[in-house]
Amino acid sequence: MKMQDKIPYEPKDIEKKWQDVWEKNNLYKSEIDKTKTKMHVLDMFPYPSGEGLHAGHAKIFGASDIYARMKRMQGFNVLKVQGYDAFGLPAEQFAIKNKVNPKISTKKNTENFERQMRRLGLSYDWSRSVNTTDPKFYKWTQWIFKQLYKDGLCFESHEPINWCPSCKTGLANEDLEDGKCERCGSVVEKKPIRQWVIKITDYAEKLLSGVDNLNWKESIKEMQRNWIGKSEGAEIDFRLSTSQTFTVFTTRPDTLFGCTYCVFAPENKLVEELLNNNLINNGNEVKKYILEVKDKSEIERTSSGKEKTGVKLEGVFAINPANQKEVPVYIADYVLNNYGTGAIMAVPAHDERDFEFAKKFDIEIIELEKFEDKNEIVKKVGGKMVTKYKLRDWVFARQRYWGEPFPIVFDENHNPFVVADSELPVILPDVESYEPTGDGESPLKNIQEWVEVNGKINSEGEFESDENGKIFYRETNTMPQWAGSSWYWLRYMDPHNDQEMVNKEIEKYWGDVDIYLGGMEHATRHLIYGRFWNQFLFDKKIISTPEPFKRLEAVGLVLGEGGMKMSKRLGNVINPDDIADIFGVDTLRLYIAFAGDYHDDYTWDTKAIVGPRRFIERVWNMQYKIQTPPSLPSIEEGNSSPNIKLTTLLHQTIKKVSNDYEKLQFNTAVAQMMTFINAYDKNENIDLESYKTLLKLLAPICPFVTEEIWESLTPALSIGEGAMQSIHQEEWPKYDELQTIDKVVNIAIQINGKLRDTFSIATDSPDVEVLEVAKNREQYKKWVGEVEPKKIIVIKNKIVNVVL
RNA sequence: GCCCGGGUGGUGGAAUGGUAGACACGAAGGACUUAAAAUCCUUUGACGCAAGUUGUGUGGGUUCGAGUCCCACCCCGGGCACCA
Repeated sequence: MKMQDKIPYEPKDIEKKWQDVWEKNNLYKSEIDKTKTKMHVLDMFPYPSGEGLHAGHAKIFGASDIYARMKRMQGFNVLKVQGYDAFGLPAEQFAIKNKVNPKISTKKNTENFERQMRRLGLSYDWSRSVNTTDPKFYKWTQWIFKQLYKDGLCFESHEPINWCPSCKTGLANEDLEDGKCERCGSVVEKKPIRQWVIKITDYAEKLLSGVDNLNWKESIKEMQRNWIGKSEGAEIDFRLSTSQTFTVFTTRPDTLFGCTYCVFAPENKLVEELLNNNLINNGNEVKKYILEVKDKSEIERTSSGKEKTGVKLEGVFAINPANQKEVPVYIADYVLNNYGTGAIMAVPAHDERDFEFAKKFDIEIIELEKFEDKNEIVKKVGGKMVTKYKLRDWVFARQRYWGEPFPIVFDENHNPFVVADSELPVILPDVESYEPTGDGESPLKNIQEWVEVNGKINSEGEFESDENGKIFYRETNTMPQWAGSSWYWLRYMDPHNDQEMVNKEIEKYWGDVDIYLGGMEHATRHLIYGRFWNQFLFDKKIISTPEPFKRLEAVGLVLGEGGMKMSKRLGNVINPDDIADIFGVDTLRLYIAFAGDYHDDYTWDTKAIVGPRRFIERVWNMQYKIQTPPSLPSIEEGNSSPNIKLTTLLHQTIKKVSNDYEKLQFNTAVAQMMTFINAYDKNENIDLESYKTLLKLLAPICPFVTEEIWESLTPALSIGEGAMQSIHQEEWPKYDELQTIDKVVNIAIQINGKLRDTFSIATDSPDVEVLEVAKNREQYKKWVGEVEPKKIIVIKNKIVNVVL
């Protein structure tokens, strides 16, 4: 090719062109194909915020896109869909502030997100996209809740929420500052509100044992185990001097003889009973303490570094069932009512927190010389061995507008009934005002024509509408944002099915998620809830695998320039559109891939983007150095031939890039391609096959520019009507292990562990030969001299260490 | 506080217990140019003219050899159940 034929690299034209061509050719549409192995690549779906996509999204979605593109080229049938987790607080608060129906702002935001993601060349099958706020989707969220309900896994309960008495609204923990309302500064109370609770604890054991078989990072598995928090212990009954009994939970029944006091959680029902019956001499002091504790957070209460607080219940003793000894009874905030039994036997000599407490309150400390046999002592005092979990039941209700309505109605006596399938979806109605009612109920409560519904209970015991039936009242709580995100990926498999949440045969083909990418902040809750629903659906034989996510990859944050978390307030949010405008999408994708390990946080640095851009331009310009016909390196040219070195480097590069992509270590894969180019580009001519290999390796990260060059290399094959030959449909390069081995290696000489010299020698030379060469080196003679070494260690292809 | 991560040049970051700093950004010098940009070449952890010394948060330890393993500590990030 002549110089004047060179076309400069113009990302804007290229990127628009290929985005359209790919979409017209349905390049990323997924269909069941039983001749291929399926590969479900899943991103944690975004909440479509008004700010649009930020750099963190580009990092997560980019990672899975690179992975999915490689997998397609490797012959897998990839399912890759994106959806929107669009219920939730920000849309609602926007609605309250601007009096706009969240449907409208959500639609706008969603469209913007999709435009941005298309522009980034993310290879989603958009025909399968879902939105949790779409009645066609939440019909099935409600349906799953119904199955849980019918299985007895849901119950009503009055659970405390943070209540701001002056704003007259419930607050999220996030909205608190030092126990005060972030907005108005009032002291926040705990107010019990009627809620729906799902018995996730019934699945504690399954959730725990399921962790073992997951191909997840050990640290995240450990976080899941700790969240579930299984502990084996005993429940032992104690009698009070006032004749009531209570049960303590202890993991150390063997220390029962060391128990010198007992502690109740301040909220414990028995304390209330004792107070009501005036059995506590210092009742006022106790009441005062209970009030103080009411507004403390759990973190505050259980922090072991903090000074212990509590109040002795004067006039009340507990009797240790092991030795009938009377011990004092306290209430203290370090005992939680929702863990164990809300009461403990305290053994200060053998428990750190009990020890701190006992020291402060001057309670007897009995050091035990021998421990009892756990089972025997429990049997002797009439207790029983039990298993407890830290995992708590799931408060599954919000007193807000923008969430899925429950498929539940009540009769006039507040007896709940689940609605019949024909009633689904229960549509979220439009309201005048999005503010919660002044008594903490959802705004739905005020829509009489929605709440009141005439109907009857059918033979299944389910509610059916009937104009002539009696009045029922709809549940006005809505579901938390967790609901839709606990099963959305299943819907990707069969998104338009209006008969089932997912067809069994279809679900069987796509099966579990092969790789799930998302933020570390979801390592416990989202993943526990998702696993729970999935296990439940498996038990109901609705789906075919018990665990939803075969492999999980936690992707680190992108921090703003200056190393702070990106936030609107700090003004350091990076919008991918802006970067794409200046440098092009391929450069943006390459920059993000190259900036650091995907699993770690990294700091955005706009200045550093020129590096990736320069790299792409070098690749671009290399197409004008292609030599025809290609010259293949010949073996006869020997070890020192630059062609042999390049061939080795080519095979090393295919190997490293393939392995690194598989592990999502894109930064080192890119570094390897840069190394390859640095060596290759020194030559006057480039051989076509090696260049095409490089383009294929780069294609998952830079889909546009590689496609453009590919087209110019193989013009006859491209853009045919409906039958384009895209680089993204090419076969992934293969390498030959033997060809990856360097012919020559560098050996380091260490004298007493210090590096003194290096030399090169044929790979796999025998130790004696290596040593012989080493001994004749100047540096060796200089540092060793005539001294007889104590020991010489030779590590093949690496090092010679001489110990003097 | 508890659980899970992390700490390496001016910067982002590489390193199956075996030559610390790959790759890139930045910087300095040079080539090309009337000039600038772009591009190319050279240098670039620190100290030192050099030989060399020193260096992966801190202090100990194991080892022929430690960024990597062990112990103690300091600092930073994520999670702690109504942000999701």
